[in-house]
Amino acid sequence: MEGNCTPTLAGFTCGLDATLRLIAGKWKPLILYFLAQGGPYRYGELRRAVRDASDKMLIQQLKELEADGLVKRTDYKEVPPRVDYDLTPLGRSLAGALVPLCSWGTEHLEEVNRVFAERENWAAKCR
Amino acid sequence: MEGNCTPTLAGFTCGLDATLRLIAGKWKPLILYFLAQGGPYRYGELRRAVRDASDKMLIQQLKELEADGLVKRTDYKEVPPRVDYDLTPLGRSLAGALVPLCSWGTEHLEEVNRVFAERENWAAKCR
DNA sequence: CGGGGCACTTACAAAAAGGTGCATACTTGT
DNA sequence: ACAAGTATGCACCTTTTTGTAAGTGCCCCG
Repeated sequence: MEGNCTPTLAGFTCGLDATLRLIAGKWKPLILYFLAQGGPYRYGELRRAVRDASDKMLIQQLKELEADGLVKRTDYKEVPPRVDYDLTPLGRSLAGALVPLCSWGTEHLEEVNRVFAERENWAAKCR
Repeated sequence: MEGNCTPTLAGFTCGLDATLRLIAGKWKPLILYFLAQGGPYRYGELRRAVRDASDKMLIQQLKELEADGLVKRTDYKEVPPRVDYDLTPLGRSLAGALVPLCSWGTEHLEEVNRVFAERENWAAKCR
């Protein structure tokens, strides 16, 4: 029996599938991971940290993470708006599962760079 | 300077970013993970395992994984075509980093199911 | 008063991802 | 002889995702 991990995987083929669907979204893992390594952050801080994301994207993903119970948003209802974001316990545990991926990336940075260099020149050849 | 993990992260904000760009693609992590838990698999077997993917998608992702050096394809050049796929050492190590995500998913299946149930009814309300 | 920052929001593109269906060339099973 | 299976390739189209640019209301600063 190949693909099955536990009972009652509603619609998922396995736990990995479930997790992936939850964090699908270009910036979500990055947001979770960033939040994991320092208490709550204000919107602007996140904005500057995940620097390639636009406001629209960042907000959208934050909203989804919040709706999914991974992130907690606190609005201080102050006059110049002040809001911050932090992980919920669930989000924190997920972020923990992300750590190996981060380590893998830093450990294999050279290989990864080579891969991307090749993608580039493959793309270049097509023109 | 907030987001940095090591030196020389070419274009990435951190190792996680690098890893994510490598495995971006709806089926890639699943393919890697599946290959990781049993020797090489023939195309047809993968096809049946990752059951929601179409031929087109599966092939596309396999090619990318191969080009990126994560998967090794062996074509036996036989008459009814016979081909199989296996992980390279690099791919195998990446698959290892995926394990915690899978475990997280199975351990928090209930929460995840609840999340998806809510997404459903949110979607329903919009109509 | 003008400019800038805050935390968003909205309308509108553009791009990426995914799906469908048909075709190949050959073999084995019925 | 005909259907089915094998591992893809290709064209076309729809859906989903991501990005861009501008705008909002309010305040503080010089």
